[in-house]
Amino acid sequence: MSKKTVQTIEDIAKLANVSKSTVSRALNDSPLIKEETREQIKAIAKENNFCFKATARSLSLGQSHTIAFITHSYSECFSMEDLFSLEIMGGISTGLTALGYDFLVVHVDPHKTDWAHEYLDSGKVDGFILNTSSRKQYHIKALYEMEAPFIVWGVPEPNYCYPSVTGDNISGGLLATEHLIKIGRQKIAFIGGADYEREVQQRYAGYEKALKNANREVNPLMVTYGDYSLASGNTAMEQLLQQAPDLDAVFVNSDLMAIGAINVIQSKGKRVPEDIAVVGYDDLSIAALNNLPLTTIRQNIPMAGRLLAQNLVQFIKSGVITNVTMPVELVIRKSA
Amino acid sequence: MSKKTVQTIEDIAKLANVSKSTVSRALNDSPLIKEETREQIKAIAKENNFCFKATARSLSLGQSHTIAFITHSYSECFSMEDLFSLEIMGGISTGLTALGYDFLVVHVDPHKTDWAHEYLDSGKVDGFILNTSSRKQYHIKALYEMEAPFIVWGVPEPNYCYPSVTGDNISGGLLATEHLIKIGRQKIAFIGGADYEREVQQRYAGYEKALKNANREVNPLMVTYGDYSLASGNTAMEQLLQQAPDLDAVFVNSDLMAIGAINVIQSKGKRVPEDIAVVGYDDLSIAALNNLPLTTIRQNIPMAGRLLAQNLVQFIKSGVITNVTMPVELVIRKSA
DNA sequence: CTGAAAGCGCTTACAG
DNA sequence: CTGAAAGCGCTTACAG
Repeated sequence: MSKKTVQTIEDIAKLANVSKSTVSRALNDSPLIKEETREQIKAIAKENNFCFKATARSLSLGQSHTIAFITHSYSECFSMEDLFSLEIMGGISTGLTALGYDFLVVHVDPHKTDWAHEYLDSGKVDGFILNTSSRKQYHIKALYEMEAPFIVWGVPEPNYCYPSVTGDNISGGLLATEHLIKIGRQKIAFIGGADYEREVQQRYAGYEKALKNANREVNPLMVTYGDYSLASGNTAMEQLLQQAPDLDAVFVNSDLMAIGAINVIQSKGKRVPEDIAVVGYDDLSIAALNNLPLTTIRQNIPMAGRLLAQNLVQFIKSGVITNVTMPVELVIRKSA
Repeated sequence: MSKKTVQTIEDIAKLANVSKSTVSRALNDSPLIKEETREQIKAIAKENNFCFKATARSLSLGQSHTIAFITHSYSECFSMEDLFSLEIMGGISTGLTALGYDFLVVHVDPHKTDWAHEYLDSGKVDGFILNTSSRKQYHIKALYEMEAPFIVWGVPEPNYCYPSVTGDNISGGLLATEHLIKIGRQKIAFIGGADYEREVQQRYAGYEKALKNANREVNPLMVTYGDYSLASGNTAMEQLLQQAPDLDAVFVNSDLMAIGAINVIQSKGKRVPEDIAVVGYDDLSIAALNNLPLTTIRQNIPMAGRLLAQNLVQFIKSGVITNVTMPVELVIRKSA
């Protein structure tokens, strides 16, 4: 804390020759205060670089104006596997700042939920943003039961009602697969995220639909699942190559898995896209920067972040529950 | 906030038939309280899932127990270019959590410093962690003048005294260059971060020393600078290839620039490492996962993050200023 | 060892 | 339109 002499509302009350009630009201733009006095008080505050004590304000108002972003890293530490989280954090931070909220990042043990009580009951935060996580359903249920304000990135669970933001996964699956069909591929495989995730089921539905539309059938040997990580892309691709050595395309549910898949394909002496075309998902920054730039389904991640911020704050303030589905788009680069 | 009936210290005071002073002391492990009463009170607190209101506590104690991580993204949003920030955030978060501090991420306009007053005077945070940034010197000076508690990742400015954590950049430059010499390279180029950065000057000093030790001279045409970003690695490598077409190795000051450099080299039809060997810096997660796994200088980023957290908190609590230089190590993979 | 009371710096219902 | 006062939930010097 700097050694300024005017630190509190009371200090500036003295300077302005009014009560601190009046200062509080003026600085908070209360319509009760006469325009003139308000301007005068604001001028004094500005001149002295005055700044409310957030902590006193929070105590009095019963809200912290801060939101927690709940995350647990894939490995022990943050790494490239968390690039999606990083990118969405950028959007969330932007959105929150614009609304006057602060952005707390909370690393949790995914198998617990006591962090929710801790952060909410202590008044440290007003709500939570749930990101992609293998334990998302578990977290959602816990937060829902305790009536904690939260919003989630992902398709909402049926029979629950809470705010959410998600991409249009069906269209994503459709666009990716249609593109592969359009460029003449005959044997199109699918590498999903975890098969119990609704997002993944929807992308699969899009994949299936595109094939149906082209009068084709899904070959179960060409369908496999990972967990979005690069390593799981390796594994899945190896499995696929074993089960269906003649495949000539694969639609992969994340850019990271796509990069893993490409590495495996190339290590087997096959070429991308000539022998096997690969379409990723997300359009993380790495997709364009990759050695072989990825054709992928773009999710507008910065906007997703901003919407998560805005809609959670709206929910906290007004109780309005918003579920948004964002459009996705096909970005054609080199891998397909 | 859940609808529990016991929310405050006063609630549990009633249950325990003591005053709230006693409850406060017991829960804070004051030696004043009799063991027996303390245990009893703690039991009741636990049973009722009690949790201090952080906001009241902060107001009373005059400290927030939260630290701000100051960041500004390279582009408008977070992207792969911020991978270093992401990885160090993991360590910081871990360190802070262990100390009972919260982790606020603050995106700032790098050309301003008013965020410092805002966050400090409002009591939102107790201190700042300054990450790599093109405006770091400017930020440091501003924080230093206002006597704000902060710690920085990087070599401390001369004539200032504040806590810091940095890697051993001289050894880094030395190890990288010695390795390139050892594998028989004759014309070893250098791609630095910004040339006004002390880190970069030290890495250059290591580079120069290794060459001197081998009885070689630095060729100024083989030295160029970027800003750590992938794109700047492209540019720098192109320049180098123009100025010194016969170079057979390059020591690059970041993994991201190294990846850019490799892309350029390969696009010119040359091979890595056969024609040109490339050593990166940092050992970000992408170094190992890259299509062509990077030989690089590892900085222990998770530990750096933890030390930043610990030493800043120590400084806040006790005024002790710690400057640590962390060892680096050469990691040999495929690119050199 | 324990309690009553003042204080941290705001907000806001209640008077005027 | 403005002020005095109570209250938000803690901590801690002061008494006992």
